[in-house]
Amino acid sequence: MADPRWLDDHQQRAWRGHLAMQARLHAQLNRRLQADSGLSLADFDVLVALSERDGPLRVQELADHLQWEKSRLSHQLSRMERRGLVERQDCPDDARGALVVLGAAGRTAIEQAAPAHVEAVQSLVFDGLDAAQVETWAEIADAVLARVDDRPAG
Amino acid sequence: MADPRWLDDHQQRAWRGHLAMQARLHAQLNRRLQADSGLSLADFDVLVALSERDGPLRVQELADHLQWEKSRLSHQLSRMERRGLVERQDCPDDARGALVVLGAAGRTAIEQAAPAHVEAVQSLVFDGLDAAQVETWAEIADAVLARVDDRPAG
DNA sequence: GCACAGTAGATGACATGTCAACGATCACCG
DNA sequence: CGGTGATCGTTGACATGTCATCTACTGTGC
Repeated sequence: MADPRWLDDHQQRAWRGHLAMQARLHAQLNRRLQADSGLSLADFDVLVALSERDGPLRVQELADHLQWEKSRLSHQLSRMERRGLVERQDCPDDARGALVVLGAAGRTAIEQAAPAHVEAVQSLVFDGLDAAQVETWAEIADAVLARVDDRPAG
Repeated sequence: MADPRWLDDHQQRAWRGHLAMQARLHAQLNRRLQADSGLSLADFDVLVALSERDGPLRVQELADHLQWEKSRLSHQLSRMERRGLVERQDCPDDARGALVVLGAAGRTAIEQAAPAHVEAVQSLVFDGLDAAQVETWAEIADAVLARVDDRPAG
């Protein structure tokens, strides 16, 4: 790396802004969700995915949908299973596999937690943005994602 | 929360995009940095802050600058001290306090790691964006940060 | 049937982040 | 001085995330 292309002022401002925003927003949303419903954002994401399907889901499918590594998901499911949020079942088609379903506590928790979480996202994020900014934001995310996904290993 | 304001399609696209982008970008940058130089992004942030000051820094000042909780920073410094990246010193002005300085290994590591990291940010992020998008991105970050900082507790 | 490479998921070790609580010190005020 | 509350930083317990590794099973080719 002889002569790296340093960030110019505009890029610097956007990048630092992004880093600060994402850190503080994530912390804030996580704290609110935790206080409201005892769920973490990770719990929430898993429960939303299971709610959308509303039925048994292969662990691998869930991992693909969430874009999580399988080991991360396995640990998360173990913690959530301990709390009754999800249940694991044997997979009839493939004895190696496992199915995950929403537990009773999980269904209750997600239904109770979702409205306040969405409201928090609205008030912290979108109430401060106009339509054009929202559109550009989506474009930015797509553009960066295309580049990141383009080189999975580096 | 009787009638939450759900996200419309545009907001949904921007929000999911942001979440996916940030997760994958962070993972990718962290992996590269780790592979290149054995540093994590957290290590990197601390070392950058110490480099900019280039001298002893109070723990509290460092925490303020990074916007980290003091306990997080304390743990991080302990791990980094173990590896020789930073050193802790007693604070002459305030016997409660502590000073942190760049260790020899830390200075070497940051100087070696920074160029490749900046290049990675350029190629993964900014090479895919035009000037207007960068400008809007910075506006978005500022707008959201203003709202998040406005309600520290929720 | 059997060997064997590949896949599904779990696990252990470890790095990271959060929260609550602590000991030490400081600043202020009587 | 001496008490009292605030501040500084650390610590321990625990949740989370990553990596490498493991076991059990699959599917294929022979």
